[in-house]
Amino acid sequence: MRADGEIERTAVRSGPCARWPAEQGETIRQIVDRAGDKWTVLVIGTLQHGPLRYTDLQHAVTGISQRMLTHTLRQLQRDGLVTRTAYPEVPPRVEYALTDLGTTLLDAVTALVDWAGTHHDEIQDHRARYDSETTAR
Amino acid sequence: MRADGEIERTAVRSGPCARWPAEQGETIRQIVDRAGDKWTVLVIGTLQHGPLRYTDLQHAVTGISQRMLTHTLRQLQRDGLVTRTAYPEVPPRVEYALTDLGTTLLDAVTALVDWAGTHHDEIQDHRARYDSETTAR
DNA sequence: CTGAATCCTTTTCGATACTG
DNA sequence: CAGTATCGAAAAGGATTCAG
Repeated sequence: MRADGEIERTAVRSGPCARWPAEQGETIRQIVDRAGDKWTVLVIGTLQHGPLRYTDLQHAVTGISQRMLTHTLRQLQRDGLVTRTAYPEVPPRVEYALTDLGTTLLDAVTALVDWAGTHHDEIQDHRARYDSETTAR
Repeated sequence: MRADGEIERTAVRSGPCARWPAEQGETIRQIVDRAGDKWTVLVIGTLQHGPLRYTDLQHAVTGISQRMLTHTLRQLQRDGLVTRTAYPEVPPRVEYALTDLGTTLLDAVTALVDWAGTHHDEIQDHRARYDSETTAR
């Protein structure tokens, strides 16, 4: 391989992985990151059953803070994954719903969750063995 | 943090998404988080072409630090997604390779990356519109 | 070469308080 | 009801140094 005493320090910021996502690299990474985000997954997972209003979402997604719910919804809205509909009523009412695009993302994410569920035991087993090998002895 | 000693545990049973993470919840979330992790995705993506040694990985995954490469590899190894093979040679040589389990995860993640690639333009469009609507002020 | 350990900066996120 | 604004704790992550 490299026997020529020359070290390529280039390391240009051509993107973390030149041979994989390649093309639109940066944006792809952002999207994948978002798809793997805890709150994103839980929010769109909750919305799959139909539109919900802000407070209902907050109650359904146990443990989420107002700050994170708002932030997550803004991101999803910006990417066109959910819609925000405000009704000009006396007690304010705002409903969030998955878009078609959001639904397709949900499918992909669900596949990942299913994978996790399928191999849950196997992974737990590996972890237990790894931990016992490194901790004990 | 809370002095009242009551910390919300993932008691999802009462929410509308009872059919989702629910059961093994905690572990599932960890696994999905890992699958969405930037470095995890890049590392297993790089390993799909075959085993690589530490330094080669570091060069292939442009921008990763030693600290993160080591950390990521340990996690993957612990979960049984990659194997670590050390050869007792004078210049130490260590090779990392995807396991069968790791390959199946790669498939799921690749699906996600493909989704991102497919809808890249659409998302960019949504973002641009959203940003212009909020910037206009 | 393959890491482990340390330091230190950046980012993330929960808690809290306030508004239309 | 549906948020926004701010603060501090905590985690993530990069750079650097040392070791087997």
